[in-house]
Amino acid sequence: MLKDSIARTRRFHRAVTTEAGVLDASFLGRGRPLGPARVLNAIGRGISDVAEIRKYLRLDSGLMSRLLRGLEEEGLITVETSDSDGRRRYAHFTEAGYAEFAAYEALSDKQAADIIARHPRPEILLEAMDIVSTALGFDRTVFEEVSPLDPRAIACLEAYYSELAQRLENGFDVSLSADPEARDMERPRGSFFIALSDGMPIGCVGLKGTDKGYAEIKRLWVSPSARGMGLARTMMEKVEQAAVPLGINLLRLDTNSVLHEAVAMYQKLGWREIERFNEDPYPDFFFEKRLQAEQK
Amino acid sequence: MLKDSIARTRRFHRAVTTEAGVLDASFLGRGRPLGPARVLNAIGRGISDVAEIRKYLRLDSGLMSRLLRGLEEEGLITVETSDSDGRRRYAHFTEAGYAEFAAYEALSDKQAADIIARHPRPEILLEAMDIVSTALGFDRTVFEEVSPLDPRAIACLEAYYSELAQRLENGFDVSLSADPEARDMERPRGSFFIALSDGMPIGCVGLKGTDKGYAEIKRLWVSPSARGMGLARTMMEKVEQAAVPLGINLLRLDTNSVLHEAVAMYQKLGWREIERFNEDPYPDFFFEKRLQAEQK
DNA sequence: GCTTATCTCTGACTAAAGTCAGATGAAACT
DNA sequence: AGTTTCATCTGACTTTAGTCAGAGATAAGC
Repeated sequence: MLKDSIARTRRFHRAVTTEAGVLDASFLGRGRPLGPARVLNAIGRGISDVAEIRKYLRLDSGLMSRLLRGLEEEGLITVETSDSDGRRRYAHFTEAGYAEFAAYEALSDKQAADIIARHPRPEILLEAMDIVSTALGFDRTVFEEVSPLDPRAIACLEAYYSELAQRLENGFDVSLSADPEARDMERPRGSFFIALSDGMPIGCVGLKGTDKGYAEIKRLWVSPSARGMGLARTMMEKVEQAAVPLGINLLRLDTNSVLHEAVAMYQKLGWREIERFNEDPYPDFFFEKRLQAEQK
Repeated sequence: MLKDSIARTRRFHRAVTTEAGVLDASFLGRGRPLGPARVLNAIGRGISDVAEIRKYLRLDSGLMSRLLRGLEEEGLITVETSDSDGRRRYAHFTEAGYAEFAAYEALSDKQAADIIARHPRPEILLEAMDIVSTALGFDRTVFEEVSPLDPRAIACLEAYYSELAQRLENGFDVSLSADPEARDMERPRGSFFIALSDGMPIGCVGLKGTDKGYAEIKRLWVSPSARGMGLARTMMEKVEQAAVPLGINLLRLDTNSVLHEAVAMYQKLGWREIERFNEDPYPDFFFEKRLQAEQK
């Protein structure tokens, strides 16, 4: 079993590094050496602080300096000294720089599109790639507190709704459920978190403030590609921690018994089953948890 | 949708190329530059013809020559001229070379094991990596005619049996079914094919000769990670083509209606439903196909 | 105000990778 | 036999990547 998993992983590595030849093509496809192409890419990704670029690309300061000079001479970037700190410098695209970066982006996009186009059933492949990306970058998962109206939050919520619609016996229609007002899930009344893996939203959870002496956990969702990695647990901890400074010391949530994994997790995390506390048609399982000031 | 699939694919690329830094570590982990390490690896993978190595690694002849000299001086390889063609040369490991290659292998294995170990549910990740590897290397899928007793054939057959056991209502027990004798699926009576993707068996199919005026297609199986790519169809064509030179012009097969995809495919490929022609307890659906000498 | 730390830049390197034009010897073709 | 083609090898390059020491300017700490 272990032997087999090593062979499979190494086969995967061979597959993606063979394919990485194609990836290199997108970096080298414009007749520029790898070094300057990488710097251009870093700037295009929004990193303009030279020290940051250097750290991101792990480049020596001397090499970095020369690469910047080269790009400047090509007329692709301008480098200027920071106002607040005369030692630091910032790189920005010129018009030509933007165009050049866009050309690299187009190459990368084309290459990605080609891979997808070759596959007779792209959805299978995309799902698998998501699982791999999320797994490989899992320690780099970032949590961000955002408004529930943030487009990335909305993407999560839509996935959540459509999944509920599939799993609940009677389907799911948001308008019939008590859709929390956005402002109930924003400071100071509540809070809303998304989990991002390399920029892609892979999970969300909301803390909905009420005037009834408790707050509710709502909209806990983890992308299928990220399941089984304990993300839901982390998000629950995150949101419980966020509740304390808001002066909340009692949490409630409702769920449906169809969602076994969720029910099992709540119990494991110290939630206590209680009586129905709302008239929402979808949930049939209700939980409560008292928060100590000293949360871990 | 298309837009999204590009973003997801590019995220995947970033994830694996970040991870490829780790991969490089296995190539560079023994204090040898990338060039010679790659050559050593190519030889270890069984490529000894110098021209082949050169093609595989896309190296200039001059550079190649120097890399070989370097490895020779290190005492890791010997290079000798071919007996049959005095221009060609072949590289082989010395004792020390084998040991050095094994050390690289150990590094790669360790790295693969680390990736798996980090994941809380490796089977999910492995399955996803298989799908990606198979998809990326699909045009390099190789078909090989082997004995059904070949270990790779047996691996396929075992997967096939365990899947039948899961999908058939009454389970599946090979001993109750008419398990074809190996020699019925070997030349000259029949034939057996496996599909290999980068060395990993991802599908099989058998042609079982009988003395009843027809041959049977048996054991058609495609790995879950390779489904949806039309591999079953290719394998059917393969085995039908193989039947003609064996003097077979009538093919039969049995299957179970639970396996909808298979049934649909047989119909699409011109198979005609017929009456039950055996007493096997598992199948409930029977097909026949007449072969023309002029198969496409 | 002095010292120390930080950031960038320059010059002088080295190592590695890759290119190119023959030279050499062997096979294949006519 | 003579010509062409082929695979490898050698020498003489260039380009790219990376390293290191120190200079110059600025910021932060005491």
